[in-house]
Amino acid sequence: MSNVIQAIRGMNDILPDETHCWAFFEDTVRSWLDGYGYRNIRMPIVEQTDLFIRSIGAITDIVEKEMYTFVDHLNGDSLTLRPEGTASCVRAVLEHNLLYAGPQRLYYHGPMFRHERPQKGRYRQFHQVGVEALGFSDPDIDAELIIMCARLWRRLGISGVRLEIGTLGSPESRSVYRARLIKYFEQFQNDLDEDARRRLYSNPLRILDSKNPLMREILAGAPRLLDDLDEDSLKHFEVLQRLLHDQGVSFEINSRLVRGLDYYNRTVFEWVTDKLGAQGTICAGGRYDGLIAQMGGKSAPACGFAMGIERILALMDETEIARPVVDVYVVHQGEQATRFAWKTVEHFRDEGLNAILHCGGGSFKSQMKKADASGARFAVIIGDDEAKEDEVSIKPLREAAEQVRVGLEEAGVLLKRVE
RNA sequence: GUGGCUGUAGCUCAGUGGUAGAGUCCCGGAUUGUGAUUCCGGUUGUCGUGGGUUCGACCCCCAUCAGCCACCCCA
Repeated sequence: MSNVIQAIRGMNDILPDETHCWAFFEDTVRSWLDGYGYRNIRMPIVEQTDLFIRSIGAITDIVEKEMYTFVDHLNGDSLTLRPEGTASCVRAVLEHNLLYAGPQRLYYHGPMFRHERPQKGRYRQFHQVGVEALGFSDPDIDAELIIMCARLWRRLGISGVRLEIGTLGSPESRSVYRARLIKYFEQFQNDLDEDARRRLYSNPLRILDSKNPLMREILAGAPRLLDDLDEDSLKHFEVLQRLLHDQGVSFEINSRLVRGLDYYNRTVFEWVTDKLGAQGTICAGGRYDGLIAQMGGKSAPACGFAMGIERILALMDETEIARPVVDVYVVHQGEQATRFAWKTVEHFRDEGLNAILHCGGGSFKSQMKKADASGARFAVIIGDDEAKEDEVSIKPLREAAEQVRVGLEEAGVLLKRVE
């Protein structure tokens, strides 16, 4: 083993025994998004580093210490493996003037990269499905995005996730609030813990998220953004709540919900579970009305979210997901038999059956073991006896039934799945 | 990035300062054309990697890599 090269830390192989779960998830997600009229967009995995600095924010953890940034030595450009998808998506939309045709409902999926210390549910290469609605200003689209998630959880068979929503207000009310918050915390300079002091002027809203029990009293008395929201943001938030309520989607208001990326305003939300330890957020997003203009486009509102595929699959661990069916495993022995076996197995595939031809020789006994291990419904046995008569023997492997010997055409019919 | 726990056959795990086991899996056999059960036999390994202490270490010490947990942060 010492000589074997290992995968990069925090970057995982997804092995054949688990890929069927990914395929089920991807198929389910695609049809779910089709059902809401969202269209797929695919962006490169690498972008100019500035794209992320400008969109996510220079003082965020992601930009400060988690990006895979490197110099393209062929031309000196600073490039970065994308740590999230929204920035790339907005870039693509602006670059190709997609909003010229009106608002866009878009989605993408694929790997994202963040240089964090790996843990279960948190990897350096992880996968997200991102959904973005660009050009929509009203809370109805916020509600649509949230409500559609609830449907996805049902389709995936996930239970025990709860919804938290909050609002950050407008950039103006947020900065007023920010100032108020700093002023409040400044009174307790000496009681603040190290983290809080560090964040007091850089990101005071984050202090509200502190899990330090010693801070609890100070936090309890802190001013709430909800209390001095601007009127439009308040109304936006109220309409969202009414729409969620109308559709029977229950939620909790979390006034301390703070997203880690700078571009959010107004609505923010998280779907969380307590089954995954510290990595409890499976899906999160919000509104980012200022980002498009900030990226150099004509000002347009937008709202979106991303879900972490690894975390969602971890939640589905107990769910039985069907593996691809192998209908037939063809065993054969003898020169004539082998030639007939090739003809047989290709015929089965013409008939739409999934068929494995035994390769590598060996006794019938060992071939039958492989047939069983393959999970095939039937073994088709071909010896020179059968080949001489253009016939095959069919042995059911998953139920107690007699082995039968029939002609090739009839075999194709017998082996068809009844679904 | 900080702190803690862990690292022995493909997998799940025992083990002792004197150069390693079990179950499972895999391979072969039990009237040489038939799986999954049963029985018999067989291979499993630089005991994560690199140093050090020791007459000698898988077991002690250090470093390093990887995984897990918490923090930080986030999907």
